[in-house]
Amino acid sequence: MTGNGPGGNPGANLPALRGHNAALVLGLLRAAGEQGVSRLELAAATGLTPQAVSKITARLRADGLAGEAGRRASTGGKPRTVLRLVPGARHAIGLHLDRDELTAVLADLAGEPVAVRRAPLAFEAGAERVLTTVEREVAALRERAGGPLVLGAGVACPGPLDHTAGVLHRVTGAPRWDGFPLRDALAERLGLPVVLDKDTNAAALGLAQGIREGAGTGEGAGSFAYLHLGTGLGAGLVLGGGLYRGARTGAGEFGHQVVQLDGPVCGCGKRGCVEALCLAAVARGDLAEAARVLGVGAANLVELLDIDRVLLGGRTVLENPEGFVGGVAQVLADRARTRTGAGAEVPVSIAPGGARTVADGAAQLVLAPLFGPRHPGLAARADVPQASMPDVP
Amino acid sequence: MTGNGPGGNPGANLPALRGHNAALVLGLLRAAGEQGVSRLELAAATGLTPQAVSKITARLRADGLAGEAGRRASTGGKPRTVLRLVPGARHAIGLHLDRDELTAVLADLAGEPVAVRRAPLAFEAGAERVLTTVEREVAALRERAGGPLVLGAGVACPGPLDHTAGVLHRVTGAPRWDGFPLRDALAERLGLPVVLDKDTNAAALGLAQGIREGAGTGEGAGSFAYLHLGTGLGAGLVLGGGLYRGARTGAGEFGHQVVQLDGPVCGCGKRGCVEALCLAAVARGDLAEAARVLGVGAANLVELLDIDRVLLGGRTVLENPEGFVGGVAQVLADRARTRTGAGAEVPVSIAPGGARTVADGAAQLVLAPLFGPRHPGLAARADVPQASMPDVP
DNA sequence: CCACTTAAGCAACGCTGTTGCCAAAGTGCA
DNA sequence: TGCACTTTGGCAACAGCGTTGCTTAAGTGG
Repeated sequence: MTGNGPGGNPGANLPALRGHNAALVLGLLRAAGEQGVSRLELAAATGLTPQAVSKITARLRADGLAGEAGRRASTGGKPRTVLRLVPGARHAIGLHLDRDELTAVLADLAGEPVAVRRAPLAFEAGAERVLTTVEREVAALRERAGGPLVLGAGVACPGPLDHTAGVLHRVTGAPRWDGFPLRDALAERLGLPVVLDKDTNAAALGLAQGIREGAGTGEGAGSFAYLHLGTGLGAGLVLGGGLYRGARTGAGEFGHQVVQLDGPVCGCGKRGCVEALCLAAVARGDLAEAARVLGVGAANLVELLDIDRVLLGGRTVLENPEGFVGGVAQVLADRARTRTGAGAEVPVSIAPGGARTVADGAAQLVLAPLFGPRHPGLAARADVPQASMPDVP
Repeated sequence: MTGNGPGGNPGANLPALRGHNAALVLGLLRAAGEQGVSRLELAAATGLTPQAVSKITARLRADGLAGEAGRRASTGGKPRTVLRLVPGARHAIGLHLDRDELTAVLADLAGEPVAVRRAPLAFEAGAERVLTTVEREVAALRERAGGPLVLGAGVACPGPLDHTAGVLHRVTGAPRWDGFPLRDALAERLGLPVVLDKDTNAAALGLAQGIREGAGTGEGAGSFAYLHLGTGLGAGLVLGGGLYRGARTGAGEFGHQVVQLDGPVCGCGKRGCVEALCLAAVARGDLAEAARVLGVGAANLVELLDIDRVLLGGRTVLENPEGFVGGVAQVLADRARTRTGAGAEVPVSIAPGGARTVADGAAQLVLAPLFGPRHPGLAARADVPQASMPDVP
């Protein structure tokens, strides 16, 4: 807690203003990538004065976070100076604690992994051994990478867990972790700020950054769902450009959506869950049916949340990527034809990054707050219905 | 568009800062209701200095939006002065354009309707007659209520439509409205700013305010779903305290969630939609089954989005409220038992407000931006993981 | 070579919340 | 009744934000 009321929305002062704009500019610099942006383009994108952008970028350059990199072609006057993010200025650690393996990455500001380590892990063996392994791998990572300024470590685990409190709940197959304050324990061991989240959420966060890059700066990056089909079925939701966790980090529990009333019993006790139907189809080798079931679940989600695209991942999917992408896309296309809206196709694809998707995303748990606008409220919303409200006359 | 980049997130300057804090304080004043809040309590809730709160409230008082109202009991020193919102300082108009009826309310800042009018409406008859009727009713409302400062009009219609552009799409049964720029047309006729949204969204927004009141200031009001079962089935989603619309105002399309693979054909062309199953059960008099189907859909939603509560409304529900509330609650309770999380019960209740829910909510389309942190998309923060990032060291 | 155009920075400014201090308005004990 | 103490809330000075007005830098084109 920062000190203000119980979860209350904080008021903003000058430092908050400064931080907001700095993060905004930093985010645009990141989105620009290798290509860079000029000051005037930043001014146009933020709505700030060129002079304000000059001041902000001067501070970022002084901190080593940004640098000048060549100039554009002249359009009749002084050519624009191109600014670029300096990716190596800071780093973050991403940790993926899976059931049998630990993946640890050291990522730069651009999210690119500069060092990766893998180690076997007995997750169900309990805290002490896991913490020791993590500590050793992180130390190796920091040493091998020289000694770059590390901002913190993001940790991705199988759910359920509480992101806000940093506490694990009863992970399936690893009951003894229930209630363990993993975030604080790790923060003490590593001497770094730590952020804990579900593996699917971390993956979605990492993918959000990639997609934002791909699609340009456009429109706050929109919304997508990352569906992960491995030994279970889960989802990570990015809504309106931001990861949606829900109040108790419970959002994205996609596996036990019921898509068949009174269907076969699922391990969770209910009937007709997507996960049960999907995995059963996989088990009997009927991948087409598995993809169709997954597609129906995805279509429900797309329609309910007005989502822009669907990304698939997880071991089971990766064993037959074309089959799943095709099957899910088929269902979505069928439903898009009948939709009342513009009927825009919702693209389906395999989540890039392969086996490292989650670890890369875990690093983003630390990096993401540096970029996008902290203070969601400070920025006048993107809608502004009509000529904006007349300033409380 | 405000002038900055294409949908880009705007930078913040001093006026934005001022507006943010003013809205924040105004929101807390509204939440306090009749009871009022002291300056120091506002300072604690916002994290601002008492002196800053004094300045902000002084401005609000000068604008007539807030006023002093008595004092608290002393705790050994000077007693605190209680501040209250002045509800009558401004007003907003809420319009519910239903298929056969127009409901128009004039609401004060607290959202309380101070005047209500109803008129028959032939929605499918097309724009000209509808606009004329609306203009007449609004004029009557403004005249009868004296001449209070009216901020604008919120308009709630059956979907689908585009909230951002203010344009209707192909409303079922009223094809000739497709593409009509209702917001701008009404804005010109009425000489007021106009905001357009789906009826379910307006209802959810209005209910969000009521719930926020009920639950105290707690936690940004959390999340809930409003399920509307009338001639169709739709939903309004409030996530993280803010109404979630999706990029194309398509969020909340709940009726055509598939809950029975290869179930009976629905009017939309798909099979096994909740709406079809639910309405079919209603038609054959099996209300228990209708409630159960609705409950399964609600449970999917609760689990996927980590929602705090479910509110039911709409004509069909209101004909048998206890039956639906009980049936839905039953399904949710069954599933809560098997849930891995804390298993907190998700309460189910009838949405208060009865037939005026949507019109009241429509007024909130105008009022909501004045209060509390505007929610751009979702930007779900409220986390700030650990000691907050060390300020980009 | 010079007029013109465009980019970027310096200086002064208005306005924000903050800090330091003091007046106002109570309680409680002598 | 009087005085010490506590708490609230405003006044004044201040640091720092983006903005405005203007100047300097760095190109193009005739």
